[in-house]
Amino acid sequence: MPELPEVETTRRGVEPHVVGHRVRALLVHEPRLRWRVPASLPAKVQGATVLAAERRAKYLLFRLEGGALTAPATLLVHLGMSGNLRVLPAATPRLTHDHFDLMLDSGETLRFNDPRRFGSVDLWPTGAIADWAPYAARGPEPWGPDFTPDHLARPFKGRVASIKAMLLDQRVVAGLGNIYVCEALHRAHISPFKPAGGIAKKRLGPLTTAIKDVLAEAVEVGGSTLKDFAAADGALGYFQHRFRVYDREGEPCPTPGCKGVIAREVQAGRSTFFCPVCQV
DNA sequence: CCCACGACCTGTGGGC
DNA sequence: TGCCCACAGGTCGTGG
Repeated sequence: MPELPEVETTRRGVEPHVVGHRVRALLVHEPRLRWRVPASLPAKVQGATVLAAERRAKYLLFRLEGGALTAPATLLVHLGMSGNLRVLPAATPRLTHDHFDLMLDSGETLRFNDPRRFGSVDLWPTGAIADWAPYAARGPEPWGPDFTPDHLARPFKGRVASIKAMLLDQRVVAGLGNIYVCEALHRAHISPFKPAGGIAKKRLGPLTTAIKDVLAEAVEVGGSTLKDFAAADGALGYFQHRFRVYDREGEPCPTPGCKGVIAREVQAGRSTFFCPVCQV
């Protein structure tokens, strides 16, 4: 998936096309996703107006009101590992793995495609959104006021799990995935294998800064360089953003003055890229 | 409670 | 050229 920057890029891309528009229909072509698309969904959102397109962690939240809805509701979309959401003319021919179309009164459609089916879509009452379990369990947004060194220190305290595993835990901080954890730890010169509880407190400031910076820079260039990530308007070619360590095994470490070579190791089943010399 | 690991899916790229 | 295996951005449930 798309980690936070890709989700945010998608949000910014679709927002002007959906906000203020009415839902003409929701067409579900292939309901099998991480969780089966509820059969009741199309009838519920019919005729509703999209008030806002927001993001929380790696979820996209479309605020809906009116139409068949008896109370304001939120359409929650997760892109999983391979999902993408694009705005297209309604008549655009469908492709394999197109799961649903949110048809709008503008003549455009918001189309969800997801080959690996790890994505999801669900509807929940806006007023009770805190009760929606996956949403409630998310940690602070990395750019929000709650994301401080102290907020990392609390969950890290006494933990023997690796710093990498802790940062991938969405309850600790929302939005990081495998790529940006590797990038942030390299910037902060912290070994991904270090037990979270053993990291000196004074290093948490630089770590939070590294996390914010890495994500912000990725959003600036439009959501990194994922091979099959396409912007909401279909524009391709996000290759201007170069990762410093991710997928760079064998290359020289980009840290100024460092003579290390980027290594790859499997950690908890996922590839970790790091510099064995300057990350300690 | 904590932690590691397998499961869920399909597509693709590299090695032979 | 073609086949097969390893691996890919994320959760979530389990079993120790």
